[in-house]
Amino acid sequence: MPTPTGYLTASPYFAGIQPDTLNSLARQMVFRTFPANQIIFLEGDPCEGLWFIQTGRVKISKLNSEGVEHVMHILGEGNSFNDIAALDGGACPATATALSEVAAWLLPHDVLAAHLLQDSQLATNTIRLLATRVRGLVRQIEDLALYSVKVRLARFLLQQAENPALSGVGVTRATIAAHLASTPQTVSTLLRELENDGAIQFDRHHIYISDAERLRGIAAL
Amino acid sequence: MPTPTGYLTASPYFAGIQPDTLNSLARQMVFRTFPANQIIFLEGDPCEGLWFIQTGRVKISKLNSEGVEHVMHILGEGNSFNDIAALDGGACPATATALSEVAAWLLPHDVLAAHLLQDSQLATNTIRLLATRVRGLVRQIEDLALYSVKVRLARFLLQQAENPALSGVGVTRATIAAHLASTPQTVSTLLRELENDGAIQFDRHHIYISDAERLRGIAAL
DNA sequence: GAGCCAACTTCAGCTAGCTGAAGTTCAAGC
DNA sequence: GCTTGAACTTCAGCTAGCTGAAGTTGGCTC
Repeated sequence: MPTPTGYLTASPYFAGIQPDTLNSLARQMVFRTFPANQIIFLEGDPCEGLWFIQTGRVKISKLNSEGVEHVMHILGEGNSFNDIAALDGGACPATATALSEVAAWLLPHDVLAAHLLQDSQLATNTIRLLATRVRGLVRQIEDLALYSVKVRLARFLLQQAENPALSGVGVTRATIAAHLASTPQTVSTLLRELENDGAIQFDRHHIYISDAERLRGIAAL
Repeated sequence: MPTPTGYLTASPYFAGIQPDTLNSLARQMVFRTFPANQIIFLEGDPCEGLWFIQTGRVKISKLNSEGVEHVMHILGEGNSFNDIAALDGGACPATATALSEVAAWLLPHDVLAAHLLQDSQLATNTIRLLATRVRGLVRQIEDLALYSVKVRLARFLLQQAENPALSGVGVTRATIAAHLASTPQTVSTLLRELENDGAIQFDRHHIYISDAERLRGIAAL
């Protein structure tokens, strides 16, 4: 059985943490795997703890009362999720689904809570990470409230170029659409437009940014 | 010159904090007033610190590249703002504007940072508050991505009933519209619709919820 | 109490983007 | 190499909600 120590040291949550604290955390973590398309937890479920992805891709999403889905985050190797519920002990704020086969480590809520009280470095890291999370969410709200689907798509493609988790297995047009609060048809049409604008080239499997500067212009960045 | 100690003890940031810590913080805070419509800080400004509202109403908003505004929060007496910049020391993530005459206390960033390292109770409070903030932002994203303007308006009215800061001076149709990512005209039309639905009654100055259950039904809650 | 102005309301016309349908492509299994 | 099905593309038609314009209201100032 592997230990998660390596993955922990790589996570910003545990930067600068004492090795013995890290070992104590690692010993109490639980390893789990999920097949593609399996739900890891549902919105409203009681919180198990903080998850760290070892391999695979996970989407965090919400459904409205009619079953329409909005994808809040697409995560990959090394990312963590469910931090909010893990930190406040409340219900999971969204649903997590495996987009591909997933291997992940769970840090149970009570273990995290106990260490947070004792380790001021861990608390500081957590505050810094939450601040980053808030900035990211504010950016998402800004996008939804103030920019068209075309601009949001351009911004997504620019993010994709920097974050490999945002493309690959399971990230279909439908997933992108659900992330942009749009539809697969509209994403298809707008990709064609961006191609005609000379910003990108694409086929069924890959999207290449052919003119990043132009794409950034369209993205209003 | 008044001291802010009373306002501090009332803020969830400082629940359970030792009185001498509180006094040390209070002594280093700065009192300022702003006339109605004055900008307190702009998005991108370097961070001064954490603000606590003593009296008055403040809006936190973002502008897109064409000058269209989205109101992220409307805050009143006892609320704090600019926590993210105050905690990570980065630039202000949004613009703060006084909607009415405002009296507020500023806790400078470096003072907060120093106390955070020393006081684990303060760090714990901060983490809990940030978790609440994240839940609120996730809810806003859900609203924007998954529900119509009418549903968002109904939800806003239900929040307004519980939070006095969301109504009163400076909270015009235009402000509500900018909070819902819509327009004053549409808000006007939809208020009329909600009235015809029998959920509310309104005039130029007040909105009364006449059937909360029905309004909750429309709000999909 | 007259006049002004910002906020509000209503309406006609327009458009971004959704819906549903039909056709295409391609990877995987047999 | 044939079949199947999921993902993708394209298009015609529709609608929620925006835009601009015109008219109303009511609190302030003098």
